[in-house]
Amino acid sequence: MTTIVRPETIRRQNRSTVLAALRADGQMSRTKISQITGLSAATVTAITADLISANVLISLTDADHTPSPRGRPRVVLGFNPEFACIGVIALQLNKISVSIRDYQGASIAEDTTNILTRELSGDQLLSALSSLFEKAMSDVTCQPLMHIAVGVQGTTDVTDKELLWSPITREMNVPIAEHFTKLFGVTASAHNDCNMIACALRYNEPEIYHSDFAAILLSHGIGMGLYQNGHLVKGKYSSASEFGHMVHIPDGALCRCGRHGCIEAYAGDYAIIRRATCEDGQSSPIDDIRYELLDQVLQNAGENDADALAAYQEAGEAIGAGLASLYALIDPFPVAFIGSGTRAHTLMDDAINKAVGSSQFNLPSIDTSFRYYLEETPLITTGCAITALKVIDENIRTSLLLEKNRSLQSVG
Amino acid sequence: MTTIVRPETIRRQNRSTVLAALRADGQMSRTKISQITGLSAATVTAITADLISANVLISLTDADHTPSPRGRPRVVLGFNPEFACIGVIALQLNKISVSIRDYQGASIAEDTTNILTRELSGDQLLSALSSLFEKAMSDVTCQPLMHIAVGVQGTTDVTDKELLWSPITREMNVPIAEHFTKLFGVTASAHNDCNMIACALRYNEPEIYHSDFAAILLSHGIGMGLYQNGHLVKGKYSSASEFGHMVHIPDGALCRCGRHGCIEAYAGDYAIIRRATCEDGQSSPIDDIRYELLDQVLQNAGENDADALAAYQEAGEAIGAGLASLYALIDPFPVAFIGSGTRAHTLMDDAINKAVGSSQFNLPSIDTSFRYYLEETPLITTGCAITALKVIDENIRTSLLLEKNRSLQSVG
DNA sequence: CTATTTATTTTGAGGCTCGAATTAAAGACC
DNA sequence: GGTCTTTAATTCGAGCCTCAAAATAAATAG
Repeated sequence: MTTIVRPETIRRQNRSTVLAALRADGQMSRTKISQITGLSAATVTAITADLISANVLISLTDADHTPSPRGRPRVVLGFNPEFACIGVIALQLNKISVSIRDYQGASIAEDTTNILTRELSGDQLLSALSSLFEKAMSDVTCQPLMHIAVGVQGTTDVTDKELLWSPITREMNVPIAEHFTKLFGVTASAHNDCNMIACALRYNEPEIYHSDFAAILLSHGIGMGLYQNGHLVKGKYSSASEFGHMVHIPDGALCRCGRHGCIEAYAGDYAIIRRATCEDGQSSPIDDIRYELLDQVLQNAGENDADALAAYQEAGEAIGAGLASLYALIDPFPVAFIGSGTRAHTLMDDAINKAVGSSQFNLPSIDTSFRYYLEETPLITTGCAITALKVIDENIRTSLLLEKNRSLQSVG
Repeated sequence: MTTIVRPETIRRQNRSTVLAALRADGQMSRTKISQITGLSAATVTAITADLISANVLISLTDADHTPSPRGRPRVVLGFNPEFACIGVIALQLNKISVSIRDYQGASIAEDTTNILTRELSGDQLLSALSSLFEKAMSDVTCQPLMHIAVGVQGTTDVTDKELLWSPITREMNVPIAEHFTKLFGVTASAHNDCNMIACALRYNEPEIYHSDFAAILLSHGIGMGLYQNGHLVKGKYSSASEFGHMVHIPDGALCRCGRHGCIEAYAGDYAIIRRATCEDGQSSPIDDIRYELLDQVLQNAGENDADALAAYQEAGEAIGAGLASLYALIDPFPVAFIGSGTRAHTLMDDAINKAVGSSQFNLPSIDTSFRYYLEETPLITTGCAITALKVIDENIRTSLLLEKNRSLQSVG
């Protein structure tokens, strides 16, 4: 059954529309908000007045002056940077990055540390996260902290609270959100890193990545963030969209997850090293990142070493076959490849393209382009920031009504 | 940007909620509608009054009398069977089934014919469809025809208008909806048969098949209808969710689609026959259904014939690997297998279960049960009927406002 | 025949958006 | 400098919609 609609639901929904429009562009005049959302000028005035009196939005005086040579100058509205700040944490294998941002999304404080994450217990890992975070927060005084978003390699639960499984730790079911909520008294959330990358790409380049696309992370493991129909694909129970664990070769090479024949068991860094060094596909995957080995494989491939080339070819075939299956399921879409694995993309492109093959139909103008992004960490951080800001925007949507009533009471 | 909401949008939305609630149960008192939807009694009165004056709903006097021993008896409302009728067509290989239903969904007229569909041109196929349909319609006089829904093996476009590709005809891009709209002056739609099966299962057994499940058709080809998050999964361009054409064995057996290694090339009827008769996996798939051959294979398997058993085992492995990949993408879900292929399910179950393997996580209470349904045609027909009725319900949602204004004008 | 019970309908208050009219705040022009 | 023009934003009244509370309807119980 669909949710029913009440008169006050209208305002909530339209407030949300206004905030989303602003979040996409950063700042806008009331008139432009009206044009973009389709709401009447009168309604935009009412909604923005609410938001301004709640300190969410402010008039930006330092706006551009060129556009309209005559008439009353437009007043550009934007998010009040002092309304809130958010915490953003990227948790990767042996590396933790923290960033504090204001409500406009600008960075206030940052810090990064290297630590052997797989050596830590779940509690130790959480402590490491929160102490680095606390250190960064010590620089911040003026804005109240409102949300903490953690992007992490691995699978989180569908409610974005818990790390169910991750290659960066031996521990399962690490209660990330609960830990931060207890410690700092604000809501927190844990997200799959690739989902955050996809979110960031959509924010940075909406003209390319909008309703249907995938972000595939090529690093020690293989991850994917998938947008379908304008929405991030999550599972019923977990963050899911585990592209790397789709079956490539039944009973094939041993995967880090313990099963056999996963795409990752051919395309992950460890798999490429394993294949290039002629190890048996059934030998145990190495847990730690061995950049020097991978660099060696890449260099060998450049010198036409047969095993190194075969390793990349087989990796490409695995990725290509996985994409072909996905294309069968939900039609072709553009793909962004992210991470250190993209350094070798020219060695895999042919195999990927061959495996993807041609679609059954001659549909017009399907974008199946591939693009490459070397650095994943800034994308994870941006994605977490956008996600955290939207959590706050969402809270404003539902709660502002109460604030308004309260102020009315105090006035009346 | 999300769509904005206006006051009249509320009524539309809530009207839709009421119609959906009624469509699920068939009939209900106003009080029960209020309970189920959460709308107040006053609002339900207003909305149902609109719908009754528009002849969409009627009071059903013949309702059950037991429930409330005292008090004013409830008035049960239901769809007015004479408000409209719909056309439903199931188009399968060499078989066309037509059914006319009233607005309650009850069958008024039916007909079925066998015809060699692959021998027909696109135009001939359309003529065959519409002449059988016209014959069935000749029995109907009292209700106006409002929509025709066609369920068809193959891929349709995402707007449900056109048959892009189908195993039942050599023609591509057959404009089914356009043909019927021209001929009968009503809207029409074309849907993938497995999507209709999934829709029917969801209608018939909502307690099992609700937000996340799949219907997999095992017949000459392998198709799937997939619900995720309560919505039917479609592609960006096509009806998609082509489970049968996910890659099972890269460069493997030849598929009907011309590519190699698809799941269907191992699990479709033709593939099972091919394997059981020891033909090369690269030999051309047979186009027509050969029941006698398939019966023979099934019988041989029962007598422990090694090739027949291997054929079913490999089919099970293909289906299982596909499911494992899907489970990696969107978490495990219950599956309904439909069609003649289910006769052999005991021969495939072990292989399917082994290939699916165990999930990475110990998530509580995930329903991954398999259920079997031999007959697909009644499910396709039911699904089309529900779909067509919902098209009408949707039209009512958006258009009733106009009617009301008109009557107000004539009154005032 | 009256009291009780349950189902609907009616009524009035309050929220929301919108179009039209109004006010605000510039530059253009003489 | 004082109007005219232009564009932005606000105010106001009309029209929808939902809801809670009160009123009405239609049975059974006693």
